[in-house]
Amino acid sequence: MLSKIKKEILKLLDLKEANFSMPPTSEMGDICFPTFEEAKKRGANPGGVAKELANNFKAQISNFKLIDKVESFGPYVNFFLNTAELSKLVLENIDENFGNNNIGKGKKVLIEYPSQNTHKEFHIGHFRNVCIGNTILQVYRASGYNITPMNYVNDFGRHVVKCLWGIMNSSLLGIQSLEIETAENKQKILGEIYAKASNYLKEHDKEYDEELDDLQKKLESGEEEITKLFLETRKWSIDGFVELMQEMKVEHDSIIYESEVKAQGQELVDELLSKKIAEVGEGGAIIVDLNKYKLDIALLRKSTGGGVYMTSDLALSEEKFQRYDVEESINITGSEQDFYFKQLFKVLELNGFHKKMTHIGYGLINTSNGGKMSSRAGNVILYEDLRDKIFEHLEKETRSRHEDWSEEKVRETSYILTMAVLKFTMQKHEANKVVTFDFEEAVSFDGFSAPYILYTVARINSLKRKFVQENFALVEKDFALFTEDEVKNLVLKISDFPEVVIKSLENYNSSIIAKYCFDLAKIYNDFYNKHSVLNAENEELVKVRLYLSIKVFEVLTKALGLLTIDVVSEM
RNA sequence: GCGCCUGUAGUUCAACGGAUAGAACAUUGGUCUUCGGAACCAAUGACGUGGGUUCGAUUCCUGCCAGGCGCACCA
Repeated sequence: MLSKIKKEILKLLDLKEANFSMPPTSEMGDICFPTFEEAKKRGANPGGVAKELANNFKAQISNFKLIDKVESFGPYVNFFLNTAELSKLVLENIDENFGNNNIGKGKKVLIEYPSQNTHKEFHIGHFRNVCIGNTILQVYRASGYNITPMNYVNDFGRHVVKCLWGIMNSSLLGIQSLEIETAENKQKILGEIYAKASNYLKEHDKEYDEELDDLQKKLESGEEEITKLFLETRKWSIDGFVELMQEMKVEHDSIIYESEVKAQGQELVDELLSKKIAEVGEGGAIIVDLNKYKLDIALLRKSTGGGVYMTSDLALSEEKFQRYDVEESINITGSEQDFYFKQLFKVLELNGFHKKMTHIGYGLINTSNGGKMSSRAGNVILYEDLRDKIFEHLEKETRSRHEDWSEEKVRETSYILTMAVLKFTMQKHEANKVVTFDFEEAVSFDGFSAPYILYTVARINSLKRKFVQENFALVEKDFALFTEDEVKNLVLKISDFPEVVIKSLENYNSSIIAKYCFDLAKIYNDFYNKHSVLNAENEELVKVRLYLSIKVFEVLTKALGLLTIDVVSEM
């Protein structure tokens, strides 16, 4: 959108390429051109160059309606745009494809997330993973990529053994077996059992190691009784996850279980051994010495012959590209695995596997009171608990504001708001930052929050309802009526959207979108507060302001959609 | 000890190597006989520290200090 303007300006300045930016305040202009580079080329001082360029431009300004005024400010050439012309240019180009681009046209990419473990709890750290993954997925789609979401579920390993042990020894953990059988949410209770068992085993250092080893062997060899328990509980987890994923709007095209790729991984380890890439290390484990690459030692197989995470991940990496025929694989995990993935990618590379693989690590979520979440400290925040708590809070709030609403409507609205609050909270910050989660802040509806943005959308919706007119899209709009600075700010912000999407894509950063939604809503509220839409001086002005409002509505809805956040029509 | 990440306002977070370092919360004071007050406006207040590169550094390099994470049989 603005790139059109920039091109025109460059042409008039007789320059090939340059970076534009925004002046610090709108009194200084709407877009600006810094002359540092141009001055360097010419061997002149930037201030002089700016003056010269500004003067050249002024001479031609009359045949360029978009620009009202040009001024040089020190080393900058600042342009003041014409609000009416700008509005027409920007707003008339907004359709359902606004914000999309073709960067990824014809490219196939796989995105793997959240790759949780069965038999474990689903906490808000996992939820952060889902939110980031969801947004990256949407941003890739908006950029023309053919993107395949995939989930790798780890249903194999020590965590499963610990959980099964916990079920078999539930009395030690203070859990009644009846409690397990009758539990409504079986996926959740499995997580609780795992957490309790894990703690108990940690407290009784090594005391039960043999017992666990034995259990693991039985499980791996397919012993009947334990396998039955395993399959039953695995189903509990998986069914629970399926429900959660639907609720979060994750649409996995496929799920790969670790148990599916385990054997293939063991074969790869053998292959690496025979190629002398891997070797037998201390105690008989199979390792790859990566010290040459400053990546320490990677463990591929336990001395017992059992697989570890990397055993299966080697196979999974190849499987992804074979099964889905993609050219890039993106994987999202906690940043504590950053080092691990560097090792994995290096081992794959040494084995002659040169596909593009990207790992995105996101920071932990700390709690505001006790620091790091840990099941031992008992301060793990489960996704489902938080969701219910926020819902309860919002339901109460919504009901008190709309006494005439039906229970169903209250619940529906509160539910959409709940998901919006959750998703927005998780994406306020850059992914790689460790964030501190604060419940009070999450449910506070002021400022940089989802309700603030959804409220803006609901307000515009209310305007639309009151101004019923058929074929409004076809009504002639008189953009010349747009003169206010607030309108200009709003239109400029709208015009940023395509660039915001690209920036988010390039940086795998969903927080940029969240920030954009807030900024746009804030600027709209400013406009709304100063200039009445429905009570404007004349009907023409009503129409054109309403048109602007609807465009804001459309862009906000689209941007929120990238965060997989739905809007409400009333709240 | 080594590696990666992070140090910005009282707090939580922003800022392609460029102009006066932006928001939100909190605090203080205002707007409005409300097109939906879950709104708007204003004030207060910050670049961990020492060097270096540069016309110019919060941003790049580097020393130190502080915090987080990770360093082979856990995932």
